[in-house]
Amino acid sequence: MQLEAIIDALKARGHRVTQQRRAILAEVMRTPGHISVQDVVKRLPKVNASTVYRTLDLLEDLGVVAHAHLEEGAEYHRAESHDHVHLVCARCGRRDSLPTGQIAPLKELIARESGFEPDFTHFAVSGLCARCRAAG
Amino acid sequence: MQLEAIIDALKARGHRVTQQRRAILAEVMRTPGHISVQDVVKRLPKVNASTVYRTLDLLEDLGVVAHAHLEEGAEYHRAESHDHVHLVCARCGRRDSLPTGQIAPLKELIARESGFEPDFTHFAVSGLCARCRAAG
DNA sequence: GTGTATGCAAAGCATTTGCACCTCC
DNA sequence: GGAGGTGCAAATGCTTTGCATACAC
Repeated sequence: MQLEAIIDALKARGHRVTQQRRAILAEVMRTPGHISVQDVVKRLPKVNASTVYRTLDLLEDLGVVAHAHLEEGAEYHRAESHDHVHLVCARCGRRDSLPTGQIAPLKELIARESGFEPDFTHFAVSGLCARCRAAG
Repeated sequence: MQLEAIIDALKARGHRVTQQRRAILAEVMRTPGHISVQDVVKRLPKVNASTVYRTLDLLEDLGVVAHAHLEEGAEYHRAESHDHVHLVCARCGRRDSLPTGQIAPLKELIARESGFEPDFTHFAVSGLCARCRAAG
């Protein structure tokens, strides 16, 4: 969804489009990866922290942004860039990502076998990166 | 590892075996699933919270317990019961588990495609449980 | 104008830390 | 007896909340 479309959606639902909401929204949308609440607070010193919390909650309710759980806690991202699995190295902390397309067949297999339809994007996946694996 | 073996391991590394450590250890070991720090604090009212934090850190360093990330935050479990994936329904919150064996093919696929060796036990896996999926 | 959103300050929690005292070895 | 562990209280940091004010519509 484009920024203007989101703003229209806000209006359509009776929400107001304030400078703070524009700023927070723009910040999340321009971030390629993930951004924590505290990151937003730091990048927008003029916006109060409680406004950041309230706005991200609102945007998540609207389906515009989503959060994922990484080792350090929750981080937000554009809802539409929700199509990759986050890999975090347990040893060195290196982060990598994997398009969900590459594991789609297995997702379906798991759904068929267990009845549970997994979404591997909401929680990160821990493990060992290639480098640490090679290092033993 | 059995309780007595763990106590020996503590002693072997020069750590002391106190009543508090015995109590905290017993609490985690007797818990079939996961237990949060706050759960331990509530179940052992005579042990100070800071001792619980310090002891769980120590036991994790020793490899006796491990923590996993669920929607609500970190939870501890016996290190040896580390062989199942935690499934959490994003809609109803229902928890289920899956032996790691059932997703071994996924682990291998990811390792092959990305070089990253995933451990699906450290973070939960979100998704839709069979019931919520049926409900649409 | 009016009702929603924001800022501010305070409260609420979980977690960490410093230090005096205790206790396990 | 002495190092290591614990309890306590305070500090820290993140998040939430209540309320008066500001401002989008």
